[in-house]
Amino acid sequence: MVRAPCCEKMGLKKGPWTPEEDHVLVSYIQQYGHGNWRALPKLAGLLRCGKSCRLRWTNYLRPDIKRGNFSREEEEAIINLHQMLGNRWSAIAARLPGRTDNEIKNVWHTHLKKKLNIKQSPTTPEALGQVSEPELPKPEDASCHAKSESFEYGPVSPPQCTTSSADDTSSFTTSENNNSSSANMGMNVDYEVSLPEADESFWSEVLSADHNSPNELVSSHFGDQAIGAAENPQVNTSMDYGFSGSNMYENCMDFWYDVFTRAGEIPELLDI
DNA sequence: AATGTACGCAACCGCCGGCCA
DNA sequence: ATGGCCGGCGGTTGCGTACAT
Repeated sequence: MVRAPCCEKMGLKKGPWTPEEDHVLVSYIQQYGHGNWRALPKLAGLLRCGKSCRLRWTNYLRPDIKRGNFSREEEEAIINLHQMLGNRWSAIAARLPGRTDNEIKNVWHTHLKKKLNIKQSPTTPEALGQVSEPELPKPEDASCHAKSESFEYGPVSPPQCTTSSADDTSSFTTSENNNSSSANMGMNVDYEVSLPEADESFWSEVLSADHNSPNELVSSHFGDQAIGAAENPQVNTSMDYGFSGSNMYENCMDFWYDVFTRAGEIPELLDI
C-alpha cells in the first residue's frame, strides 16, 4: 500500500504559521470543531495540510496549553516518568496537564538530558560502584503497560531506601533536611515511612480490579502509613487518579509512583 | 560592532495502527 | 482479506535568537 505524502499537493504552505493563519484556524475550530483534520484546511480557507493544522492546534493554539517555563516539579516529574516510560512522550504528556508531547520532548532534549549528565557525575551511585544501571531504560524495556514487564530505573534518583531481608520491609526516610532527595524538592515533607515490599499477591489483586478504592487496596497490604505518605496535603492523593477497572493497573502505578516520589524515593519493589 | 557558534523551539517527516468500505 | 484514509506518535530538521569571541 503506497501512501501519498501528506503535503505533496502543490500550493500548500509550509513553515512557520502567521498570526492570521492562527486566527483563521482558531476561529474555525471554535465555531465548528475539528472533526476531520484533512478536510479542515479547505473548509477553513487555509493553504495548509490537515496534519500541519492539527500539529499547530495541539502543540500551540489549544486553549488548555500551559505556556511558560517548566517548574522544577514538572522537570522532576518528566525525569521520573521518563525513567518509567522511556521516550513515550505522549504518555508522559498525559500525566502533565497543559503540556504537549512536543514540548516535553524538546525540554528533555535541551535541558533534562544535560541535567542528568550532571547528576551522573562521580557522586552517583553507579560511579561509586553501588548501582549497576548506567543507561536510561530503553523504551522497550521501560514499558509498564504489560504486566509481565518490569520497571527499570536509571541513576537519576538513586535509591536511598534500605531493604531488610529479615522483616521484608523497604524503609525510607524523608524530611526537609534530607538534601539527598531530589524528587521531593519544593515539597514540605517531614515524615518517615516504612513499607513492606509489594509481593505478587498485591499485583494480582491490582490486576484483578475487584476492589473499588486504591486506598483500601494499599492500606490492606501495607497499612495506613502508605496512605499517609500519599495523602501529604501538598500533593495529589490517590483519589485524583480515578481508579477504575480497566486502567486499575496503570493507576496503581501512578499511585505508587506518587507515594514514593513524594517520599523522595523510586520504589525498586515495583519490579514485578 | 561584526562575526561565529550554540542553543531552543516550532514545525515537518515518516511510520504505524485503527477503522471502515 | 484487502486497500485506503485518518489521526497519533517519535525522531529530526531548520530557523531565529542569545551568547561568546
